[in-house]
Amino acid sequence: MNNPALSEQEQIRRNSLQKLRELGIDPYPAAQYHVNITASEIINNFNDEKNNFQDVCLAGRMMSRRIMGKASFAELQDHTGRIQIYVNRDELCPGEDKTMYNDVFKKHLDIGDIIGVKGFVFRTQMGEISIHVKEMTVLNKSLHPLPIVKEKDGKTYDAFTDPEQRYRMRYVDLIVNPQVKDVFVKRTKIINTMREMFNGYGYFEVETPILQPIPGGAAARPFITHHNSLDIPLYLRIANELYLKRLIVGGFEGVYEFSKDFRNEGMDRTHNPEFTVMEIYVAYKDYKWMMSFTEEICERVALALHGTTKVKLGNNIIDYKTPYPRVTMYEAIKEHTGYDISGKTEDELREISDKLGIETDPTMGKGKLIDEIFGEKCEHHYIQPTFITDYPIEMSPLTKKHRDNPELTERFELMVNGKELANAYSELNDPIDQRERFQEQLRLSEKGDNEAMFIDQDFLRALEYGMPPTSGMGMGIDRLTMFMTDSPSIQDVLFFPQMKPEVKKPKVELNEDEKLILELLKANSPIDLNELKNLTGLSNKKWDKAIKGLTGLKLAKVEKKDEGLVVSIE
RNA sequence: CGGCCUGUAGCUCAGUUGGCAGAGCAGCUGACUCUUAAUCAGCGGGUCCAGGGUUCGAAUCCCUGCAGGCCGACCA
Repeated sequence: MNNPALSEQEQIRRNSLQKLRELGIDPYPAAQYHVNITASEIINNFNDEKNNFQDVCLAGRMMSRRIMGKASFAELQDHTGRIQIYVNRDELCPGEDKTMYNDVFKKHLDIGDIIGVKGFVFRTQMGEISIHVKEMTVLNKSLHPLPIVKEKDGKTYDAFTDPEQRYRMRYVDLIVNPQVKDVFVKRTKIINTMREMFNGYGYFEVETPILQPIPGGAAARPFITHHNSLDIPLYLRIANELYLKRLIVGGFEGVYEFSKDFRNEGMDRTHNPEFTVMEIYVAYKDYKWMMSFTEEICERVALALHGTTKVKLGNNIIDYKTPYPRVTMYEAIKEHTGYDISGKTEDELREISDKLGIETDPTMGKGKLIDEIFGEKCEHHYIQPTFITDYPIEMSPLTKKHRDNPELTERFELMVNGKELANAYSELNDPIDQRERFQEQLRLSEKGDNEAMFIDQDFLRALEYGMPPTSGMGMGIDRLTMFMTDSPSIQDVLFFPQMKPEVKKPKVELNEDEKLILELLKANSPIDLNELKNLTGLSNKKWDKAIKGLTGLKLAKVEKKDEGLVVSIE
């Protein structure tokens, strides 16, 4: 039953599994286990006077165990938290047969196993609320040892911290690092809060295609795939915008979607190839209305999560209390660079960029230059929630022209902690203008801008049927979650962040050197060690590696005898 | 893509000028009927990321590769 691929501890657990079976205990029972309480319900509501919870049944994973002869303590962790259990030999086994305690509990169960207990709640002499166990059921035998994280006086010992292992084995991370679960609970709460708010407004949650023939709605490099029976390329969506606007054309007044989008670009602390975005489109509204709506989302989410609008983020406290300042992009650039860029030509903007020490290249148009100046010199200043409004027309091909200035568009981005959190427009609904803007994108593309948008003819046709004045907004849910949970990395708010493939360790196999030695050994066993070494003609290092490999696999044996070191086949 | 750092027991980490591979927790054996990082006694556990080189001898020095982290570049 020995398997050399298993560690000692894994082997011991498999042996325990076998022992349980021999005792007639199914380590993986099929029957439902009827739980009537959770750990947190007991911890929060146990009352010494009332002496309540006298008949509880709880299941969970054993996270620690302290055995003291005939009595033991252990901690069970369920989905709500941890509670201590007290296991007394003669209570668990009232008769003569003490197997359940002496063998099953003490010997064949391990930290990480899932068990169910029945008993009553009491408070120990040390003051800890605990379950006095009368009956115990094995629900799952764990074969892989869990990292043991211990805590005392708020200090954590032996924490499971290696980021790679945490992300690759999130299940382990979730088991041993309870604060991780909290982030994901908050993530879901964020989405639920938003969904409730939108539904309260009467807006309609929809689903639109992930596989798209033309990836539109944003400037980004897409993933490409292929549909076999249609024999056409399809792209994974980079945004939902164009489909949601088609639905506004179709007559919905407000539509929203929480969607996975995909961008075939770099991965880092803030970017994952697949990420979650909420996009919402509301008819008969403009971007000013959308600013108020966006503020309301942020404030509601902060309150739902923290009970306050003030949220810690790194070294800052972000206050999501409405209203947020509204600053035009030109004002922002003027404030942080001293340059007034209104009415400037492309050449003048390039000159300003040079003076500001910003690198430019000839493919950059006016919009891109302004974007670059803002990104380099302004963006990071906006720590508290701030709306940056009125973006240049060149960088906003889906946005309606500004009602007061045709060089600008009715667009805002919500900046928090120096980063973009949301992006919104008064949506462009003039089909002729839209076609010209797409064609401008095409020109940029020919000039070398590989982010410029494709032309979606069907979307243009939809606009020609007529879309009411509409405001739309997109918000990065991963980023919002990072902000709201004080997580420095996107990997901390995704259950399964994208990782490089795990490399399988090569199987234990004889290499050429080892095979050579074995052949020689078969012909001359036993043989003097130095003689064998000379026969192989291997370097010292290679010899050493190979012979150690063989002895490690118990294929050869080195013995010290009177005449010197002797090698033989084992 | 570039710079810096890391890779040693199931987990967290030491490892001196190159000289038998270490600790705590976890595990195993035993003691212990209210402990809580339980305690006490004893024991086992390693492809030192991989490959190559220098050397009598490498976890340690050199080269190459792999994986990861941080920072930057590119990129929303």
